[in-house]
Amino acid sequence: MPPKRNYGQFCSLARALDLVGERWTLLIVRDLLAGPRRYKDLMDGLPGIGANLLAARLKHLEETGLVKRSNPQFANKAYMLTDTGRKLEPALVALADWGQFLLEHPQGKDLWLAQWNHLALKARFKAEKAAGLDEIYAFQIGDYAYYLWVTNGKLVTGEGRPPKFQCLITMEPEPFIKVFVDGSLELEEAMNSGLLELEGSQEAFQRCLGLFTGEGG
Amino acid sequence: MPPKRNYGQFCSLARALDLVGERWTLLIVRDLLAGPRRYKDLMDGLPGIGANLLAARLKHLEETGLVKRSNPQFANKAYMLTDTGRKLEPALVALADWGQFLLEHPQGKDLWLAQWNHLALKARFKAEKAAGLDEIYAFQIGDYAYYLWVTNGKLVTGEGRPPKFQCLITMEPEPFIKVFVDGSLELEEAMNSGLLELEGSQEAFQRCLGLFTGEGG
DNA sequence: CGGAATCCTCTTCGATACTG
DNA sequence: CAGTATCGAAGAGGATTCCG
Repeated sequence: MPPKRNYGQFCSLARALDLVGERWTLLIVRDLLAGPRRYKDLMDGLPGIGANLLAARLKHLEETGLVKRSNPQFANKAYMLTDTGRKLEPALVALADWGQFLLEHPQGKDLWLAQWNHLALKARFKAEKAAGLDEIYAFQIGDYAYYLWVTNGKLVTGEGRPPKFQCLITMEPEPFIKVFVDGSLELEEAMNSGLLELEGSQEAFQRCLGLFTGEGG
Repeated sequence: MPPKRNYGQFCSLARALDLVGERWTLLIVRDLLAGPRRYKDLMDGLPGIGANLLAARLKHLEETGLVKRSNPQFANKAYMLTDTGRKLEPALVALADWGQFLLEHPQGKDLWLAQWNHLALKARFKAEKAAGLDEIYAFQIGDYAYYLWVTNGKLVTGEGRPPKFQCLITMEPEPFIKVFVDGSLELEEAMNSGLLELEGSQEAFQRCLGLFTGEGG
């Protein structure tokens, strides 16, 4: 094994990039921030990575203590972040926040996964609008379920269906993208045509929308 | 010119990394956050980059609107960040903050430049301790002068000697590293032995130190 | 079938040499 | 000083194969 390439600078940014600055690495962390993932799950969300590279990255992340394998007692073995790895979230949110202006409207043929909303929504979350709120908003986008829990002016997100919620939004990915991502479909229209199914409190849904810049999600 | 490699994902983090995720790019941005820099300055602060790569990165950053060349009317032509580029600062600070645990004490033979303090100090700044303060702390580390301006609970940094200041710390890089970076020399001892020269208010200097985690800088 | 190791080709990097 | 040119070395990407 060749001596890993590094910047040789006594600077915490350079050190951080020595660890997670290689191609794909931060995207792997992004996907693991949404929850534990198996090798195959990661492959599916990272088209083009190549099996060897993903394996190498995971091994490196494991060796450096950012990723661990879930306890075999649980269902399928999977990769998940350690506490150290999870602490990267603010940095990823900051980068995602910066990168929002690069999301041009015509989506082209890029991949889009509902699980990326965890990061995208944290980047767009307006904490000052959440004061005093304590609500849970559930989403079902295609077969991917997640929820937003707003409490203490903070946004916590999770996967799956929460035990209780103020409202539940059910949509297929295509209309979701059109309404909340590229804005090519009006929210009103989606609701009228049944592409957006809302269960629970209409007012909670409106409050949810208000927590993010333009629209919500 | 081959079509630039990109992740092909509709995700603002992936888009951000398409732009600034390549090797060296964020370190170039870091150095430009401290102030305008000429080609040579950047080369000196990025040992190992190779002239062609630096040229390629700068060209790319210029094309994508993160970097511009300073107006020729000023002294030497230099590279500097655009507004878009400067907005990367919070993301770099967040990454640098995360990376602090990687700064082991024995510094080895890594490069260290005083200008990296701009980022390092922003990463370590404790905003809650700055409430009500409005002070300027000047530093002269070797031949590099910079200052910290704490106002409105925020930390603003700049290069050069500020027109006024509450205190001025003068040190050579080696003792500075020992005292403030790797902790191998006690602050008291440095002051007593004249390695740290303090001009102005001793109390202001103590307040300055209090604004950062362990020690100050 | 999920999780990799292997092979091979292509691109990028890094170091040095060279030019305006 | 500010880059361009060149070339060997390292890394990335894709397919295939192996292992459990």
